[in-house]
Amino acid sequence: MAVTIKDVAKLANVSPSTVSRVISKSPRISEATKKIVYDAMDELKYKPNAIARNLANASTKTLGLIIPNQDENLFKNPFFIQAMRGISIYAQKKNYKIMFNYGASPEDELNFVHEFVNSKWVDGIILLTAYENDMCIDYLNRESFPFVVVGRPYNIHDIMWVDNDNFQATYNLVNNLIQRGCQDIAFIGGPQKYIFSKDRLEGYKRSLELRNLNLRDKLVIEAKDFTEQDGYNAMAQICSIKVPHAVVTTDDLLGFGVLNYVREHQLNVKVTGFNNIPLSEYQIPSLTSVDIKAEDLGYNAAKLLIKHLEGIDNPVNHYIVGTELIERESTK
Amino acid sequence: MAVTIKDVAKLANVSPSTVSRVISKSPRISEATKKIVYDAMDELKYKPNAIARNLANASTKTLGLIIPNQDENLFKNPFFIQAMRGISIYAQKKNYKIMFNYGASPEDELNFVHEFVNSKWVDGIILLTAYENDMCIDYLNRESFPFVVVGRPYNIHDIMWVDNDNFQATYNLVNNLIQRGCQDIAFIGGPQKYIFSKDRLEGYKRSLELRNLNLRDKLVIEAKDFTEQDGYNAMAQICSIKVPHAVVTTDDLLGFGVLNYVREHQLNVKVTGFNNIPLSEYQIPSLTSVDIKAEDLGYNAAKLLIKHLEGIDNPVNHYIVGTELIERESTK
DNA sequence: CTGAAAGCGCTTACAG
DNA sequence: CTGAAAGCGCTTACAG
Repeated sequence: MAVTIKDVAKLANVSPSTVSRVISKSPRISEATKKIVYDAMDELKYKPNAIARNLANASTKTLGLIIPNQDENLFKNPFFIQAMRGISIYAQKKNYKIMFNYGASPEDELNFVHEFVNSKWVDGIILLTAYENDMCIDYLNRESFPFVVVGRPYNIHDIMWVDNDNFQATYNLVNNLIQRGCQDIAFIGGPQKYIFSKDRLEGYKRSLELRNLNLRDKLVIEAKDFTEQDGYNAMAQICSIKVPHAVVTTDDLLGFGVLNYVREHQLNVKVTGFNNIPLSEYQIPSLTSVDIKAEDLGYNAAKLLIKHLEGIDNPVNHYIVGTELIERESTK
Repeated sequence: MAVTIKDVAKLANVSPSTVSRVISKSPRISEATKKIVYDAMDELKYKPNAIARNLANASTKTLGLIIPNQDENLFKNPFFIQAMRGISIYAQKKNYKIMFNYGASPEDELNFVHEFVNSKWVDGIILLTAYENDMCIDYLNRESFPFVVVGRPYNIHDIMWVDNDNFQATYNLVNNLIQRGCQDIAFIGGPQKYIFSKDRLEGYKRSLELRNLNLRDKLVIEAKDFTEQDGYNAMAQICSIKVPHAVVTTDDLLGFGVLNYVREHQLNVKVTGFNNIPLSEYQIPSLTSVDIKAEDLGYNAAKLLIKHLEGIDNPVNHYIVGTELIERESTK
């Protein structure tokens, strides 16, 4: 049988209450008893039972993590594991634990959220994606259960979130290309149901507008999916109208497809990706990309949530993580 | 205040004991009361408090996962996230939860194991690597705490583990190369402190021996690290003695280095990697590699451990996951 | 500064 | 088949 607070109390000749107070570092305990209790704990190799504490405290010091299951992309794009590491690092600092679940579908994800909340397993939840009309967000809001979203959600009222400034990222990127002499700059974005798709497109548009460059709708394409094939097809479509000086994509896989097209047709076009996945470095030519600092996103998501749980509420309920442009051969 | 078992009991006009028995599907409960209780639960939207159950049951139905923190490799090699997914899938089936922690160092990992065990947070632990003289394994063994290791540990006595058959993987691979006419086959392995390094080397040697092909020690190199640079250097060293027909490496990154050398020097050499990371497909030429089925490894690790926890002990305490040779251009 | 007692929300051996 | 009671290992308001 494991040693409990009672055993320690007996050995130290104090009450269990006192032992408990020593453990939780209650201030009003004399140094003398403190020492006696610590000695007894050492002697018995006493370790508090976390589960019992949880029950008495109505808190688990545990965060729940929902990982959307996106098949292949999950493996090629280290976003999730990087974010998890960031989350883990901050959580460890604050002595929080992390539980996770893969959701095979949005319905699945909702189920896990329900379970986390209902069973009282976790004190707060981290969502690693935000959908349009996100059921998890709706539910958590209704229950007033603490949570944070990685990726700016649609309705940000009273929701904690962390994200990059996607608008600024493409805005700066396009400015950069213009300064290097590009005039016709095409754009291959992702589905507009993702808010980051919209933001990235806006950044692109704004940069062109401010510089009085023509925005040609024909050179702006919304890919159905973030795949090489879609990137390739989009580039073919663009080139059928006009071969641009540069093409900005909002995902590395799209960028890979564009590179394939460029290589096959021996074109001279600058290409950029987004996310800076490890594969980018290995393309021929290596692909210039925007690093979104996934680990920082995770770290700050955990920070925002834990501070909230500890009652230290930030003046702002979100955090913006800067991106970094990684320039490689594809924009040389 | 959340609704508890008492509220349900009151509404259903039974005792809390009865409600509890309904929840845990105790067999000796009449259908009639069962229905009344279920109705009451529905009406009150009652959800069992997992923490209270844990305490009363002295079990959490939770698995602890230790993820070694291997920096860059963690992102380029999706092994861990794939294994985690496999673990998660099986665990979900059996209604187990998963907690994880990154360890920044072996010491760190040991601390997390201590914490998992002492605090009674988890019922069992999954180790995602095995070191020589592994402190975690020693400790868990001493404490007789249930655990499973992904990767065959050194002292397999009474330890549960899952792994590939690394011997067979290289054995078959080398046979394959021989049958395709390769005579001089070089080998670039990893540090011998990893048991899989030894096994892979043995498989290579055995294949050559059985076919009466000379084993030239000069063509066998132990890389210090699994990096491209080490692969490149090893290949340079090999070629200074003799340009082989093929070179077998035990890690894709080593293979990438070899490919770089081969490309630069315009050699005609077949090259193979190991692990089949996504980058392999994108090499020029694409790299033939051994897929180790990381998701299966995770799945079966969870299975072995959970079966053990549920008292269904397997006749064997380990499980071998088959590998798959993914042939690509580099061995054409 | 410290203790006795009640409580957190479940489970289960015992008794009927 | 069901209930009363004790227990899981902590915490904390109350009293001193």
